[in-house]
Amino acid sequence: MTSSAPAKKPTRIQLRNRKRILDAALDVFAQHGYRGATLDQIAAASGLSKPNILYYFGGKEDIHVTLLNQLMDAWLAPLREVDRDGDPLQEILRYVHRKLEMSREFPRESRLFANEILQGAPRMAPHLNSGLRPLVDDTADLISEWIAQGRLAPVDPRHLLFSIWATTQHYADFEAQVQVLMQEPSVHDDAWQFLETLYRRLLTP
Amino acid sequence: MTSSAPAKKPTRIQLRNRKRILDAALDVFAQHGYRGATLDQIAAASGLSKPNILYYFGGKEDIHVTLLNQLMDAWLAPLREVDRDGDPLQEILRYVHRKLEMSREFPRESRLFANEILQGAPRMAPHLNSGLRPLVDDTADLISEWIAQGRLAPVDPRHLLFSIWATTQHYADFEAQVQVLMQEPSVHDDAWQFLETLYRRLLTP
DNA sequence: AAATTTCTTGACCGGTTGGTAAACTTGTGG
DNA sequence: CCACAAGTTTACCAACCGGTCAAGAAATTT
Repeated sequence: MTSSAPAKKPTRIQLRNRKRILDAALDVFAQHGYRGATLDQIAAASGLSKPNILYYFGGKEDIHVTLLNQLMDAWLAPLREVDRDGDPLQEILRYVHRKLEMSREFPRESRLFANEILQGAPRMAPHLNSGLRPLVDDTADLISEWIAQGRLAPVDPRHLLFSIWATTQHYADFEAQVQVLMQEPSVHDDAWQFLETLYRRLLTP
Repeated sequence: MTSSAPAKKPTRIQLRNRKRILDAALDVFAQHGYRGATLDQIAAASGLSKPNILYYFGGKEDIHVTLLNQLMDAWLAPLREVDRDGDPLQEILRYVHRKLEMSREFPRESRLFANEILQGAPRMAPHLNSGLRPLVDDTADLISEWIAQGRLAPVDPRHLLFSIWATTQHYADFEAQVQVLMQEPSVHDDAWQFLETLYRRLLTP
């Protein structure tokens, strides 16, 4: 029983404070990584005292894995929504677009994920195996079918997915670098235009 | 005078030990990030005692910035070698290839860099501004010229560079994820084939 | 309003971390 | 071989960190 909830029925205060803590922790973990984050920072950011945080969560790691669990669902959702019966090129472009939008709307989540993977996914390996892998396998099969049907240009499906993740998440994970090199406020719009061209040219049969 | 060298002439022992320390620190920083790394870990990995490490470096941060400085040069070298007088498409494909090879040969450096940028480049912002930015500006101009001459398909030069960095470094930075999804040992070969197709299709006028 | 559960906090603890002081050992030049 | 510098180590410290505890403040129930 490592998980988070006091099992019974969460009161309004519990709901509010747990949400506060997770939001503050997302800030801190995304910015400093797991080891770089401290409970004091999370306490300060959430406006609660440190012992009070430990009243709602079993410990630092418990907060972290709770965030990671929540993240995994949201992260995989766009991939689940790829429609087998839709137009292949449109479906993939839509997936790219959604991933890019998530990179803009949820940069903290993207960086939390990047931090975890960078350090070898020590607290996420099971999730990757049980959640991500089968979904990627299915999607790769689907893309292979589309290619076999001549509806997409032949490319390695897995490397295609890697490139989509890399190019879209880059704008969140490497934001510090992007901002040094691009002062324009239209970064994401330009990025979408670029990525649409990129994948349209790659995948048009 | 924050830097690293005892100014005069480094003895053989100094050279050897400083190299040992930096190599061990690269391991540790790349794996755990700046705050996650400890001097004791670096000491153990380098075979030296902790005070002895502090005899050669001013402190943890000094080791880190020394690594970052060394890294910046090596990291920018492939971009400097893009030849204005070469064939545009070949030059860019060669750049992609070199970056991908660096991702395979120097994954620690890639992850060290990724960690630093992820956390907002707190110890590297000056380097990005003074080293990276002018080089990227020049390269973006060059690519724009090539496009204006009709020798490359029209794309945003900066987003092109972002995508190259993202897709190539992804194989080092997200290796833990890649390995979950690809068991084949030919990951990098397949990646090169994919990326060559990707950028050839994108950039062929 | 009394009783009971839920929530919050200040004080504290053991372990870790970056860094220091000083003594000791090793290398080196005359 | 001696003197002096260069290199190394043992012991230590103050600050920090994750986490505990017991007691008090708020809600909630009866």
